[in-house]
Amino acid sequence: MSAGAVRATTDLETRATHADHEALRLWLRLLATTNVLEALVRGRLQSQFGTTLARFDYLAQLERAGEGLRMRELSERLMVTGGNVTGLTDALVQDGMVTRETDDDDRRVCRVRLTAVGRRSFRAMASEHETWIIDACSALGSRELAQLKDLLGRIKERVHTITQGLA
Amino acid sequence: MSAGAVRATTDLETRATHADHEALRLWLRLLATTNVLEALVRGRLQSQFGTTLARFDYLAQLERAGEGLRMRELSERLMVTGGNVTGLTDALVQDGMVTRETDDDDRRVCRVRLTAVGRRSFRAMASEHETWIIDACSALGSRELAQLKDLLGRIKERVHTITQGLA
DNA sequence: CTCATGTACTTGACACCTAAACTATCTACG
DNA sequence: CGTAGATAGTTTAGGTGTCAAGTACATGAG
Repeated sequence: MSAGAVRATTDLETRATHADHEALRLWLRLLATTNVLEALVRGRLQSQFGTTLARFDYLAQLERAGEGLRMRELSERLMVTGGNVTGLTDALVQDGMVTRETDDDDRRVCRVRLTAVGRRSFRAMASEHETWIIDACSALGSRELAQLKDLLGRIKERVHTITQGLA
Repeated sequence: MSAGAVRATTDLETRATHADHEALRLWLRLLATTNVLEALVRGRLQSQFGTTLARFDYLAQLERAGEGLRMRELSERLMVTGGNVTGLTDALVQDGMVTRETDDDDRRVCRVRLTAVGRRSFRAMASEHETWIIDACSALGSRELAQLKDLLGRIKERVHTITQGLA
């Protein structure tokens, strides 16, 4: 197999000693893989669009939602805390990417919407972004992609179960 | 299969629309999986040991290295910048987990070592930590674990190639 | 020897993220 | 109505991470 490719760099994963168990090694590889891909995406978002992954993800949720979202919904979908969403929203409003308007029915609620500029620039970024991901995944065939997704899904479900205290 | 488990939560991944391509979906799942497992580990490190993942990882490298490491080596192995290592080192010295001593041969160099206390507490944490990971991975058999590791490895290598500008 | 260049680490400014405390508002029950 | 308790969002303090500039030391060419 091609798994033995020569690599000069020393990263978290390659520091594992022979004594480490397979599960631990898998976890290190999962982390390393996510980290390198995330670094690639972050770097390109920064260099090509002058933005950050957090803001890109925020805009992605908003664009999918169509008709704007409450702060609460954003924080759930982004899986981050409310305080974080407040800060990101401040920055994006400042940049003219989104608007923040108070709901008339429930004055506690803030509804955030993409501006025309925000939608346009998000779409430009998203299109590029997708090509980066497709490129990274080109190492696998479509069948393997599905397999990988399934395996990851089972770990994710397991962690979810653990977190819920159900096991 | 059991993949269809009912889930009430709405996270990044489940927001993908049918129009999204498979690669993108895979990336969202990879992120989501890493994030939930990382959150589990972080939470338990905090609640059971009052420490953080960054410090745990730092101590892990130091423990593997045996005879202490230079700051430079630590930053390479942890895959973070030097400034970050300076800060973590300050904190861990403060906590009495490590010592920082200047190298006599090259006075620019700092060698960091685990204290006896640091080694002992790291080992206690590491042992618990491994059980968490094994538990999370118990959703897969040993054959699947190897398969997952291989698939991830191929993506990681691909990203590495891209990053090097070789493709 | 001396100075240019490179390396090791630190510092400072900023982005991201969390947890917990706080403000404002809504809702439901007496 | 009036108030207790829940909910939406903001604020604050602190850990984590980046990059870029700065300091201190090493090394090698002249």
